[in-house]
Amino acid sequence: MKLSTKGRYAVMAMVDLARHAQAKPVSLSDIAARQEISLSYLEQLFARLRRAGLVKSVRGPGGGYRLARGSHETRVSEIILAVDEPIKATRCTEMGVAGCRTDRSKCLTHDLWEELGNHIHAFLNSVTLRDVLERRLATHLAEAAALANARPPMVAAN
Amino acid sequence: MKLSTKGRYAVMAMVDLARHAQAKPVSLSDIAARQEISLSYLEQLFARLRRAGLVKSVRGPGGGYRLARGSHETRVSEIILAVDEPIKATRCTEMGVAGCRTDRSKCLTHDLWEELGNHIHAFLNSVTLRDVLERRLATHLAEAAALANARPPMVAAN
DNA sequence: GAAAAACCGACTATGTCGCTCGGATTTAGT
DNA sequence: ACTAAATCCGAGCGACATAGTCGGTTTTTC
Repeated sequence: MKLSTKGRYAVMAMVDLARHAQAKPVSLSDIAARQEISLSYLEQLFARLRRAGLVKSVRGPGGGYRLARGSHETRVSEIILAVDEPIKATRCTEMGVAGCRTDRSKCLTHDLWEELGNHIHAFLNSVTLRDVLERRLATHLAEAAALANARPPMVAAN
Repeated sequence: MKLSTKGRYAVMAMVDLARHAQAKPVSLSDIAARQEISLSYLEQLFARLRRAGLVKSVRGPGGGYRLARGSHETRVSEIILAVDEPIKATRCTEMGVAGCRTDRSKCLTHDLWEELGNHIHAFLNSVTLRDVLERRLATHLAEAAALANARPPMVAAN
């Protein structure tokens, strides 16, 4: 799961789209103006979102985009996976699982990254567009706080 | 909290260092050979780790690096924060907190990213080098699984 | 004095990001 | 039928981070 501003822009745009969903589709120029993102860049992002089946387009004047599913059925993880390049191959995946398993001393951190990836994906998969719109993040906040306190000394984390 | 291969390399090297800690310090050429990372690149990473106070150096032949603290007192989050550039400024931080707070429609996703950042940091801060060495990630695994199942339909996540 | 190591700084190749530009296609309104 | 609004599409570009390389210097042990 890659995390870049690209994914962030896509989520911002999708939240905007969900927020302004009416009978008429929402045009990218409206989103561009509201979110201060370049129109051409948005076009590129929405091309990917459309190919991923997250939005549907309506061409011609008065056209624009609509969510393919309801805002409570569209998960943030899907948006990010749709726009970001597939995750840069780690040394592990280059060597294949076999290479990682056979020589464990070279890849002691494998489990750690896998765990972190699962963690991030689980978090983003648990949040829908509707959650973001309605700011329903309290439960996640509580969970994160609990985790942070699991081991005491929160050493100088800058 | 930025996540790149740079941080991964640093953690790999630090785990290797912790694993091979003896009376004598560990030389970077040994780590470079074992982990298949370029020596010069390792030097750059360890310069930062030293400045961050995570390792101590011994110069001259037979020299090398030692952990500044014990492996159970060195957290993965510290390593990553030491080597990665400060996180790329988001639009939010550019505008300052005020800009984000005053016009909320532009920044509906602010809480989401903040939450995610907390989440990642909390996870990496809960793991020490010793945990990685001894593969003590079971508890984290359980937590991640619980989160993933919090909301039912794990939609096509590629 | 030789050699092993940490230190240091400059340079480079590659790739991604965020974006621009110039179009083409489709379609609603007149 | 014409115009304009919108999606679609591909090429290219400047800036930046990554993952190095290279060539040295300093320190210290033998």
